[in-house]
Amino acid sequence: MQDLDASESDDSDLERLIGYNLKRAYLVVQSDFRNALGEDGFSTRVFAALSLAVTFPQITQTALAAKMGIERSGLVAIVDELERKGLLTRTAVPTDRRAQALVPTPRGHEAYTVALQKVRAHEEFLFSTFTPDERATLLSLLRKMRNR
Amino acid sequence: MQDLDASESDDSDLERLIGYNLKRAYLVVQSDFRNALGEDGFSTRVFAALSLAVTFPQITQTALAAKMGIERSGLVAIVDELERKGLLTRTAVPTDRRAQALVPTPRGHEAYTVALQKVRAHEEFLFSTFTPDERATLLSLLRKMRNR
DNA sequence: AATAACTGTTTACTGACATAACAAAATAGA
DNA sequence: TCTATTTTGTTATGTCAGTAAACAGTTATT
Repeated sequence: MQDLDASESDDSDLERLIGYNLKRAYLVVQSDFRNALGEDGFSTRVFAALSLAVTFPQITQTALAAKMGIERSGLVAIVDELERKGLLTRTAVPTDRRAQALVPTPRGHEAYTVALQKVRAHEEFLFSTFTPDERATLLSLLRKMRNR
Repeated sequence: MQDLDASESDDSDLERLIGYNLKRAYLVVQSDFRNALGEDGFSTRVFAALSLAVTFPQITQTALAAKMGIERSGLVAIVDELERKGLLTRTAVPTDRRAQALVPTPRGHEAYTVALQKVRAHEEFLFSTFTPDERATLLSLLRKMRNR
């Protein structure tokens, strides 16, 4: 029961477009990510936010949104979820009463460590047929794309 | 006014994950695609459907959905749009009265040709800093990912 | 002092899907 | 053949990830 796709090696215009293949590849990763993190796990964007909050403690919401490449308004629900789960807190910034600094709680650090292991295992699984060289090449080409 | 991203070369956990970079790269492509096809242009999925309908004339909706990797129900709106624009027709299949064969109209062929040129120009622009080798490598690595 | 800009937030919207249920039609099994 | 199962296209409903516009409170500019 292979060949779910029926598109294995069809050589259409579409299959020759990088953009289309990128989208399809992204959907594979996205789906496996959810699968790997399980029922009560993080979505990719919540994981990303937690990761950056841990890496850049006291980061402000505006700065975090910029790093993630989303609008500030979109970040609100993400931070709400992390705060509701007790993984970080919005804390006042002494020098700017408008801003909220995001500070991971101890539980947030723990949860992040666990999640990161799962994510790494998921990528390890997903790229198990890739050589280290292939992985590095893919990573650098994707990075290159991101700089417009 | 560069450095919109503020994440140029920050070496966080996140930036080392292929999945995250894939997502960000995908968003860049998606955004430029819309931009390139203009106001009244196709979305990526409608373009994909038209492309496959042109490449595989008389393809059935179920087969097309399978090729695109989406559910049949999701294809309905896409085909509706293409039919409304007069670019293809749902035509009866003599051998199976349940099925609808998708047949591009002459206008559909023209519109596809035009759109394909735009899409190719968009990819050419997007990957203008990539060598032919890099493009081929990226394409084949993405293809490899798609096979689980 | 007045104006402009910025922060986090809410609300409303969009796009791109999935799931479940359905009628009509086709196929398989007894 | 008759029945049961499967398949096709469709609708209705929901979800998820995001944007855009407007807002109050705060800070910066001039």
